[in-house]
Amino acid sequence: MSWESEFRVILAGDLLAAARALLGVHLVCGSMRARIVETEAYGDDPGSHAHRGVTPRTKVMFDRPGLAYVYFTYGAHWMLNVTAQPEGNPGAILIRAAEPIAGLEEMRLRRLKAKSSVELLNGPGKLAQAFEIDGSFYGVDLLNRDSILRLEEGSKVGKVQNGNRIGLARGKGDGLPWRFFDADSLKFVSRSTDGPSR
DNA sequence: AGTGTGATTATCT
DNA sequence: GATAATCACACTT
Repeated sequence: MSWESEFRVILAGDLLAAARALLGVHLVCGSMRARIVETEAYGDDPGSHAHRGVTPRTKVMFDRPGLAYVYFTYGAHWMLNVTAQPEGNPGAILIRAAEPIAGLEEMRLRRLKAKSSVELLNGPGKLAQAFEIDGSFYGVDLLNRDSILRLEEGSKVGKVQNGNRIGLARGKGDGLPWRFFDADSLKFVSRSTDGPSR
């Protein structure tokens, strides 16, 4: 059984376990490769786009696990999520930050504001910009080796920390500790009000 | 090192 | 018409 098939089973299982399992996994596109170090889980809770049911934007959240859920927000930023939960149940894991491994030159082409390699991918909007991810990636199967953007087996994560999800309005899903990050890669994790002090 | 704010548009009410 | 799973920059301490 391939790693891809096994990972899709993990994504179909417990939502928070899926968010933890994505830590350490590699995100690959062309010559670019990065190791995921921060994720957030969204299911059917008040902070999730799926909370109000199926819409044209959220329909992929109800599709099978392992697909790309990409959306645009704040009039400026694209966000990359990996769908989770079995088909029919809503779920997505937001990829918030990653450690660049290869193709840093290509990432820098679009991340001109990054003053160091740390700033290439340490935030969901930055990561999408570096990988040139936009709406055209909506629904791409990230567990298909022929896809332009895909997930590949990565390295184990030693210690996983968690905290509250970031950027949600009060009473709209804040307070749920559904954010996970690699405690040994804090320097590549996005800045936050809730996260590690630096 | 911390706080505050403008940018800018797809999506839904 | 309001809101947003953010970022970058200005300004204060």
